[in-house]
Amino acid sequence: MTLGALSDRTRRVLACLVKDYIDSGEPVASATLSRRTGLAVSPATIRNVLAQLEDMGYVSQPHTSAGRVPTDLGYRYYVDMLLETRRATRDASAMEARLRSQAGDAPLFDQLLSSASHVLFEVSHHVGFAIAPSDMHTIFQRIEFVPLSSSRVLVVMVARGNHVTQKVIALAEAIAPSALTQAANYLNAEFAGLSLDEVRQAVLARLAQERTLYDELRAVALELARSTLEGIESPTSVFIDGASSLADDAEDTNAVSRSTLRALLRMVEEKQRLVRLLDAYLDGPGVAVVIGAEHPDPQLHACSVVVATYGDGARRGAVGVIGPTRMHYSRAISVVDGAAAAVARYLRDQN
Amino acid sequence: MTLGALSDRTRRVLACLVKDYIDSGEPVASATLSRRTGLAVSPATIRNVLAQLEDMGYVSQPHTSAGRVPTDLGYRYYVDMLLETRRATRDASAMEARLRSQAGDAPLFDQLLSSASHVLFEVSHHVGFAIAPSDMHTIFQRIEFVPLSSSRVLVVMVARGNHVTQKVIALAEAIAPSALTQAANYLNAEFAGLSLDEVRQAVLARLAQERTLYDELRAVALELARSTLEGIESPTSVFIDGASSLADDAEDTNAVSRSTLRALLRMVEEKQRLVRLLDAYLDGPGVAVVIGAEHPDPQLHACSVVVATYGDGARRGAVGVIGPTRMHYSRAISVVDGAAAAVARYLRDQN
DNA sequence: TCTAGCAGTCGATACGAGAGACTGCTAAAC
DNA sequence: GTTTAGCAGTCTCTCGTATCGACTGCTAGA
Repeated sequence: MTLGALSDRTRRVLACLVKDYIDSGEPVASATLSRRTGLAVSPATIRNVLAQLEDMGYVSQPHTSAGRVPTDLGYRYYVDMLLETRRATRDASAMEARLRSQAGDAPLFDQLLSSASHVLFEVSHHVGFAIAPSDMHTIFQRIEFVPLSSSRVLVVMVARGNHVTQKVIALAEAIAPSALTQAANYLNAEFAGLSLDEVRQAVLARLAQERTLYDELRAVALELARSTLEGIESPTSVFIDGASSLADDAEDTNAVSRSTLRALLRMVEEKQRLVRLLDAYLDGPGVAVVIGAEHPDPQLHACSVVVATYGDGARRGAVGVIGPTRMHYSRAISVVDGAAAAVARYLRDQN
Repeated sequence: MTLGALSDRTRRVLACLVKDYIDSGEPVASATLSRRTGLAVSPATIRNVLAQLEDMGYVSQPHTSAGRVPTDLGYRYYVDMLLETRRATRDASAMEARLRSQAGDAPLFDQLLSSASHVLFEVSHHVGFAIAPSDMHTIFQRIEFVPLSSSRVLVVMVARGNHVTQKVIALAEAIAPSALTQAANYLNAEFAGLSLDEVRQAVLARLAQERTLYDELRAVALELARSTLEGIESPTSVFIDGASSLADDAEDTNAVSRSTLRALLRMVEEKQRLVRLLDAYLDGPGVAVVIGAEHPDPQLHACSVVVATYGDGARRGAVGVIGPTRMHYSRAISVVDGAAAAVARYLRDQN
């Protein structure tokens, strides 16, 4: 859809209508628009324009004698206009400052994301979220084995971005603490800098290749590494904050219905579901907005998602907000964009 | 209040009324009770009993021509009856089995608590929570330093119960990786088994005492330990699951109001607030139930908390559920009790 | 002490009238 | 051709009234 399909006046009316509706939540009357657009035309003229917009599916009437309300398509046109004008004016510095004051000076990456979700919530008054790049793409940095008993070991694995994964593994036979330390040293020296997938493959290859390992130390170390990597099911870190705002949105019955509320709360609980949902949306860089019925899931037809990716290619994560379709899009887009830029900068500074 | 203040018949009527109301959510009529109590008395007689119960404040009428609804005091009496009879019949094995299948064979303590909150939610259909003993009382087990750059170090500290705390600290001057390893070894050998508070005090004492440390290694190690313990603000692990059930409860408008819903969602976000709330309730062992207006916070007057502690004295945590005052108390008490027993057993097995 | 019967109370539902808010349409003006 | 004023039409919202149904409280009798 090209943005030029509408006359300048028509676009102005639509934009004003959407803005007004977002502010008030009430259907907007032609008289109101006549006053607020700045166009020196009478309500009757506005009514003609609105009739056109309704024919094209951008607005609708709740009932015959009511004002107009934007449809999802109307929001879409409005948001596309916003995204077009926004490109020139992006400014991430305010968001970055806010994030810094929230997260502190030297945050772990996960702490940064947690702060990001919180700040997004605070500024947008909608549910904020931040998702780390999936672990499988992160880089193995270091492993430590902490003996718990003769048969159990706590594994602490640190990946780039200081992402720490913990796990307890059971041992077939007792291993001396010193042997554990040596095993860790061996693995750290050997595999640091590789992706977890690469480490997994390398470990399996060596175990298969050298069937009878002459070096006891290496055998133990590789076996421990195998056990560690075995059960890891890519638990992507997801941070969500501001679920209570959904109750605010629901205040107004026509904003978020009960069933939508429940669906969203479920998603906040099962965070991985959010990850799967977003995977479908994240094709390109920059801010993406998914509005109402554009969601594949019918339960989400009452809400919109504003999301932006950070990071490059394989190591890509996302931040964003979720709110009712009647959302303050320009503010949401601005803060999400800023947050993504801030997180991206953090990652660049790390490397 | 003694349980004997009411006649046997009166108690039976009250109990039946509460049960029926919990099931149906509708005010209970005298005719219904006449049928269901099993007492061979007419509705008119029941009405006389109900009039007494109303005088005593155990039940109330929404309006003149409606059935009776239990008051908070009525729930209280009912719950006290339940707790009395329950003592004999507790059986934690079902809960324990369920928890085991959810958490897996060798869970970290935090994973166990997370599973506990989830299982509590699944079984009770209310918000489930599990709170670890406050970190300050846990036992220092092991520390590791992972160099990130010349000026920053990732600290991984493991406490008893395999609770892992991570933190990044900035270095005044560069420290060689080998020195970091030696520092960790020294600290592990010296302080393992002490409480974090004790470690903190010991570290400070030694730093103060030996102003000019002749041993460079020890100086570095103690300084690192000080930095590590400095910023730790007792971030008690709290796990909450099932916030979406609040939307179910709210389905029924008289169960949980919007403002209560919001208050509870806020509490789910700011988990520490829940900890503070519960601190006031946890005086003794066993299951405690706090009903409606018994809460100090007026925003919680529409809901009840069922909570049980686990662990001994200083190392005490809690598990429980939060739901509307119209909650299935007998089931809730049973599962909370079972979960607490299961967690307590896990801790015993660890030591 | 319990029970049957009956009058009384209140919520829920349905219906209708009136006010208010906008629109669509038509005919005139620019 | 485009814009505008005027007006009739439509629909929601609110309020008052009437009716129905569900229970209760009370009283008199078993």
